[in-house]
Amino acid sequence: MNINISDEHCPLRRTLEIIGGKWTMLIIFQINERTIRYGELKRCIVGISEKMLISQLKFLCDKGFVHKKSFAEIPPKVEYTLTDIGKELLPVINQLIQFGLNHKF
Amino acid sequence: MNINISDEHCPLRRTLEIIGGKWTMLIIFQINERTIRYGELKRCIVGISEKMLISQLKFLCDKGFVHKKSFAEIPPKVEYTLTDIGKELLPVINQLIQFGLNHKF
DNA sequence: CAGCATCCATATGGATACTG
DNA sequence: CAGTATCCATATGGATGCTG
Repeated sequence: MNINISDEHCPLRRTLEIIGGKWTMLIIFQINERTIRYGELKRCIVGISEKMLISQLKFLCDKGFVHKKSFAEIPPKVEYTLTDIGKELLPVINQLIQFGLNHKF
Repeated sequence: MNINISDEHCPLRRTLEIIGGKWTMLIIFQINERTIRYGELKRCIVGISEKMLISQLKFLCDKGFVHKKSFAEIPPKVEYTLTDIGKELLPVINQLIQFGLNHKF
């Protein structure tokens, strides 16, 4: 593979910008194939602050990896799902997990 | 795959700590299968500062992904190579590149 | 040549209180 | 319930100068 690392917009750097974040991959992996509400998501990802969860979700929505559906109800209800592109990240994440399982670093 | 995201030391979080950095994967990919000197490495990875390159190399050596060989010469000469574990990251990186190539996000 | 030390700007991210 | 807003601590990272 002949990739020019110098280029700030090379595919590797662009992908790393997505997966590099501390939380994005955890969020994607947690949503996975299901539909999940904001509150449950927050409970699942122990350690994340509200600010981070919201901002990362917004980031992922903007990038087209996550789809957000709001219901006009009181109390509010918001559901998150992965888009088709988002789902394509799942095998990548699984490879990362596999690597982590194989090595004690 | 049944991974507990809550655990700070789950395989996914651990792997993300490695690849999450802005530079680590670029360095690994740049070293690749060859032996490369510090200076050339620095020239290859446009945009990285000396401080970052040194600290990230140290990090990767500590983690066992990179091997460093210093020569007792004047002027100094230091060669970096990937360890076997480090080389196992190459397919992961290639998948990241592939993902970047496939999607315009 | 390789790499350390220092200073400093900015980014990241946590805690808390508040709102529709 | 699902966010926003604000304040603040720390981490990240760049520039520069120096050294064996």
